[in-house]
Amino acid sequence: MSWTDERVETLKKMWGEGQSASQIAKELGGVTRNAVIGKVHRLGLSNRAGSGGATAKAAPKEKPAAAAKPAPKPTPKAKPAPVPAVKEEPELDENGIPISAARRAIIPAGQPLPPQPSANEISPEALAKVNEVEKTAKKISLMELTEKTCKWPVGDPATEDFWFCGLAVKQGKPYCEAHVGVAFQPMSSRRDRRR
DNA sequence: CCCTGATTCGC
DNA sequence: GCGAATCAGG
Repeated sequence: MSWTDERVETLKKMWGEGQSASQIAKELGGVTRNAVIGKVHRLGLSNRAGSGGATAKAAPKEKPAAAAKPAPKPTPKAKPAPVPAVKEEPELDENGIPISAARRAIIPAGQPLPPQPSANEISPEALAKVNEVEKTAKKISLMELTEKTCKWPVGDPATEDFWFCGLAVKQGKPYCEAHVGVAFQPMSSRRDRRR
């Protein structure tokens, strides 16, 4: 399979939508996630939303002792201020493609908020886990929610004693592992390996 | 162990 | 340019 115009287009679209490389690869077919990532890099669209602190860390390790590479590792860090102010950069693509970096507004202001586990019939095990998690939760605010933070609300939104879990989400889920467990019970354990 | 993206390097 | 292998992190 080669990177036809169409396939590249799909790649760009999905990547822009925040789809994972593996998902894109699966969609396109005939390529692996590595191929997708490689292409993404070659296209020059590495980072998605320039929000501070996604998964964009690189630690160049010199494993092969072939040639010495004086390649400097500029680690761009723009966070000297203790004030966690979110910067909104327009950020246009050099190719003229306006990156609609408004992916961060994932909060579907509506209903998708999960019900609080009150006296439901959830695995006592899962409940215990959630209880545990809520003690170690990051307790982030609404504005701090990202695609990668658990969006499980805790407490009463009408009071100050309200926050979101904020831990790292499981996979494509909106919640962390623990909360995923209590969020949706009924789910045929999908087991599909595609590789 | 599952996943994610990042980088390297032979092709 | 391509992507498997590898690496690094959650």
